[in-house]
This record gives sequence, C-alpha cells and structure tokens, in this order.
Amino acid sequence: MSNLISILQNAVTQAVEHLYGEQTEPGKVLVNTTPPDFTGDYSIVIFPFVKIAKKTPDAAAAEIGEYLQGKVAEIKGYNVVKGFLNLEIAESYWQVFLQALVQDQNYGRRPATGQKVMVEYSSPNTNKPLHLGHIRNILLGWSCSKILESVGYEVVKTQIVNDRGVAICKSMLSWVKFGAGKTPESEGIKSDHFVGDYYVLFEQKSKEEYETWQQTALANSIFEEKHKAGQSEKDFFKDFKNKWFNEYSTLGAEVREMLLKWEAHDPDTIGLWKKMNNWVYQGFDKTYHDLGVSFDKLYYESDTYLLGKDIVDEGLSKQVFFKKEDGSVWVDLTDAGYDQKVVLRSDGTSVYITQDLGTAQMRHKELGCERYVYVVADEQNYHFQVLFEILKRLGESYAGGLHHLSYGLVELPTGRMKTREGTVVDADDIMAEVIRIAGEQARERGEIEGISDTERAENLRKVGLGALKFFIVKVHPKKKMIFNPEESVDLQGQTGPYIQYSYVRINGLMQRIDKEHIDLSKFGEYTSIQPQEKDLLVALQEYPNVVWNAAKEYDPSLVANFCYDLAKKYHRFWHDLQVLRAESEPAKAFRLMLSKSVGQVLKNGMGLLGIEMPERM
RNA sequence: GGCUCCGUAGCUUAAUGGAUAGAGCAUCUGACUACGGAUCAGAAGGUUAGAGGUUCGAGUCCUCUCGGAGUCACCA
Repeated sequence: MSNLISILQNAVTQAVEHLYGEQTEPGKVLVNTTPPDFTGDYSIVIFPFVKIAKKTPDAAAAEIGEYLQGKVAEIKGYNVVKGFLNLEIAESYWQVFLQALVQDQNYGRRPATGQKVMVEYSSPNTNKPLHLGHIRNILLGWSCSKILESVGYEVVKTQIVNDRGVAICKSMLSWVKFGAGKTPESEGIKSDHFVGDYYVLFEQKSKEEYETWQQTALANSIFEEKHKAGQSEKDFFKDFKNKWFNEYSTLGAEVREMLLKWEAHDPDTIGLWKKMNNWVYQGFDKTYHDLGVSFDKLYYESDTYLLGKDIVDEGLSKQVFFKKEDGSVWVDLTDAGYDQKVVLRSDGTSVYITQDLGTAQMRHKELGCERYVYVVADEQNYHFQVLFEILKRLGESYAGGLHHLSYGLVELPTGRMKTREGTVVDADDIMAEVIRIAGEQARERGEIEGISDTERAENLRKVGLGALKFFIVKVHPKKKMIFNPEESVDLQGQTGPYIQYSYVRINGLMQRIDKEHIDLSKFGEYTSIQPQEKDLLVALQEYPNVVWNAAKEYDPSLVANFCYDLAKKYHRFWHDLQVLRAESEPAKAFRLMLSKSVGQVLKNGMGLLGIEMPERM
C-alpha cells in the first residue's frame, strides 16, 4: 500500500523543483496532521522553502498548494495559514485506503530484511524471585523483540542467567544452616520464593551477627582508629559493612568457602547448587509463562564467567590494553572521556567487564547478528559505554550494531526496592493482585450473560495483565517509574482495559456482521465522511510509521500511546455516530469496515506490547 | 568533585525544531427505556525548574544556575 505521507513529500519536492529549480529531499519535507481548529487533513510546513522561493511564506505556500492540487489526485483542496499549507484529501482516496487496509492482515509489517538482531533481557540472579523491576525489563525486551520482528528482523531473544557467585551462595548456605531439610514441596511455597526466603533470612542473620560484633572490643578499636572526624558510629559501621563481611564475619567466611568449593567443583556443593537453582528455574518458568514471554536461547553465567581471557591477550597484542607492574591489565579510555578500567586482576582472574567482552565475542560467533540489544537498567549506563568503546577499539565487526536499551528503575514512593529490607513488589504477587482487581470491578459492573467460568477467568487474566503491562510500557523507557502499591493499577482512562474495551465493542459488531450476513459491498458509495471517521482514517494511516519509529528508537511507548489515541478516537466515533443503525446502507458498510480495520490495528499494536485482547469483558 | 540522565497541571504523563503545550487520574457538572457506561461531553487546573543565547519559529538545540537520580571498585 503506497503511503500518503510519502506521496505528499514527493509531490512537494517536485513542486519546489518545478517552481524554484532547487533539489530537496522528500524525507525532509515536514507533513503534519492538521490541528483540529483548521480545515484540512495534512499540513506542509513551508518555512524551509521561503529562502529558495524568495517570497513570503504565504505566497510560497499558495503557489505550492496550487501546483499540488493540479498534479496530485489525492488532494481535493488547500488553504494557507501563516506559512502552513493545509491540504484536504479527497474522499476517493480514503475509500481506496480503507478497502486495501481491511484486506491487509500484515498492515504495519515490513518484509523480511534478512538481518538478525539479538535482544537480551531479564538477566535475573538465581537467589530470589522476580520482582516489578524485572517485569519492566522483560516487557521492554519482549515488546522490542516483537516490534523488531514486525519490521522484518529475525530476532533472537536471549537471557543471561546469573546463576553463580556470592549472592547465590548466600541462599545456599542459609538453606544448609537453617533449612532443616525443608523443601518447596514440604512447605507448599512456590519454589523460587522458597529460595528467596532463605536469601532474606541470610541477610537477617548476617545483620544480627554484625550488630553483635559492633559491641566487641575489636569493633570498638577499629572505630576509634579509622572513623573520620565527626563521623558517628552508626555512619561508620554502615560504610564498614562490606569490609566487615569480607574480613571479620563468620557467615561471610562460610560463604566465601562455599564459593571456593563451588569453583573447585566440589560434588556436594555442585549438587546443592543444582538442586536450589532448579527450584528457582521452576519458579521463573511459571512467572515467564504467566507474563506470556519466552526466550530462544539461554546463557548461564556459570558457563561464561571464565570467558574473556583470550580477549585480554588480544587487547594486549593490539596495544588496546596495557599491563601494570603488578600484572593487572588495564584499558585507558581517558581520551574518550572515560576512565582507566581494569580488565584483568593482578591475580589473573577476570572481572565483570571481561566476562561481558568474552560473551559478546562468543555470541557473535554463535549467532552472527547485525545488531545486539541489551535491555539493562540505567544504573549500568557507564558500564555499557565502556564495554562498547572497548569492543570498538578491538575492531570487532559488530561494534557499530551494539545498543544498550537503558531503562529507569522502578521505585516505590519510599525509594528503591530492596530485597534485604523486604520492600520488593513481587512479580507473581502483583500479577495476581491486578487480576483480582479486574475480577472485583467486573463483578461491580455486572457479569456477562451466559459466560463460562473458564472464559471468565481467561478474560480477567487478559484485562488484569493488560492493565499492568500497559501501565508499565506506556512510559518512555528512559524515565524512572514510581509505583505506589497503595494505589491499585487503574482500569479506566489511559489504560490497557480502555483499549481492550474499544476492541470488545468492535468485536460485538463483527459478530453481528456474521450473524446477520450484512452486505458491505456498498461502502464505496459513502461520500460524506464525518470528522470522527476522518480522525480514525488519519490515525490508521499513521500506524506503519509509528511501528517503524518504535523500532528505530527501541521505544514501545510510542506504540502504546498510539493504541490509546486510536482507541480514544474510536470511542468518540462510537458515541457520536450510529453504525448498525446508520443513516444509509453505504454509511453502515463504511463504518463497519472502518471498525474492522481499527480492531485489527489495535489487536496487532497491542500484540507488539505483549497485551492480549479479550473478546468480551 | 568529574561524567551522564531527568525536571511539563495537585499526581501520572504526551508532544521527528513547527500553529493556541495534548491526555489520564483526582475534583466539580452533565449524557443511556442501549450497535455494551471499563464509555462520552463540559468546567477548572501550565511562566514546560530559572536566566541568557541560536532560529522565521524552542518544552525540544547551546551556555550558565538551581533541584533530583545514577555512576566514577582488582563488586556484579
């Protein structure tokens, strides 16, 4: 289907060349939808051409308008206001557009590019269940994947599971010491929550140990010796906590011992690790399933944490890295505005960024993508800038295709969520809660007649999750979000259910078409398109551009806001105009086709966000 | 302190450098003997943190100031 915007852009380019003898780029011609108070459908901004034209903006606009009206069949009329050329589009164009649209199941999709892109998201630790922050990460990753797919990329959805390290050993040790042989089955607790409880318990026990230790003579003398002038005992011990855990804590020593045993492949430790990680995976699987997301390929940190040694050698031989006297290896990025960065410790072990360098190389060898998207919170912005800069300097072929999709943290009104302090909004809990609220509201509104229990539950699930997902995904990724658990997620106004409801209305009409065998063939005779209908047509026309921009910007919120806008226009249309009891057969047919198109686009658009549409609600 | 990001109505937010800054929530007023009211219409609410600058045109770009966040580990 040819795009009206590009038709207009090309026509303006021709007009400018014909009238003023200057070449311009069609892509740079600014075409906006005309604001409500002016007559017209689309407006061309004329200011960029006034220098070339050597005329006043209005004179140039009128000239170009006259030319366009004569040359472009789609343009019915024009008017000029303050340097803006407002164009009116002919009814016949909208007829053709609507007919093509209603038959095009793939509207908004682009043909395959033959290019691959990897999207990595979620990357959880296996010591606790997923929380609301993970949900944001997952939804961004999932919907970016869907958006990239729809514009023609082959997408490989990956997850790196952080399944090893100190944090994982903490929950393991805690279960060994305090678990008394209990299991998720014996306690009847979802298995990832079970493991998470032992992580929290560890932190409690550790805190108790620290508080007791602070009363000792040793602690006292350390405080006397090391505290800064004017620093209170409380502040000092807050800062000292990491050092205490590494050097004085019994629990800390036991955790480190466990980590060493794990690294030495001690069979008992590995067995314990596998058992507890499997509990966590079972729980994650359930959560991912409930969220409606999946992955194509999993990577485990236990397999990748030793990667990157080769890259250190490579960097040294390419003189991108340098070695210090103590044997540690560094990269100097000060000329790019960053700092010097360690890539290998003096004891020869690798650090976090070394792993990421190695993983990037390995994955490229395996997947061969043109682009790699990492969905990771914005607290790691600096890390990814450095990572990408190093890969660029190493001359990696894919370095230009790396992208960090950085998103703001989800915070509570009281600040950041902290597992240790129990102020975490759990992923499973919030999903259940929002579905419960959907049920509550449905009951207040009155149940649908003759609905089965299973369909009812399925609808509530779609509505509840629709509300939650839309709430998260409508906000620009870069912005931090504050989530107030006291205020339940809204189901009215600018929400998922609002959009779902417009779809349900349309669905009701579509069923009537089938049941009553309504004839749509006369839609072409409808010539008096109403403003409410025009608004919908213009919006539908925009959809492919919206998806394309969302893909370019890695920004699902563009699609979310578009869907809301389209649904809003549909509700208004519904309220103002009659469909089944329209004034004429052609009007009825036209409105039904228009409704069908809106329904399709809404369903597809929301699908890109991972939101399902109920048939009834 | 250096670097990065953010600051739009009471709250949550939208606006590829283009016309009078657009929505939702909350508040107040109205609209169904029904193509489904999880809807629609209206009222009220803004010096786009502040000051300069670039431009025909700035919420958007540049400089400075203020406020908030993140980061600057031989942690991950």
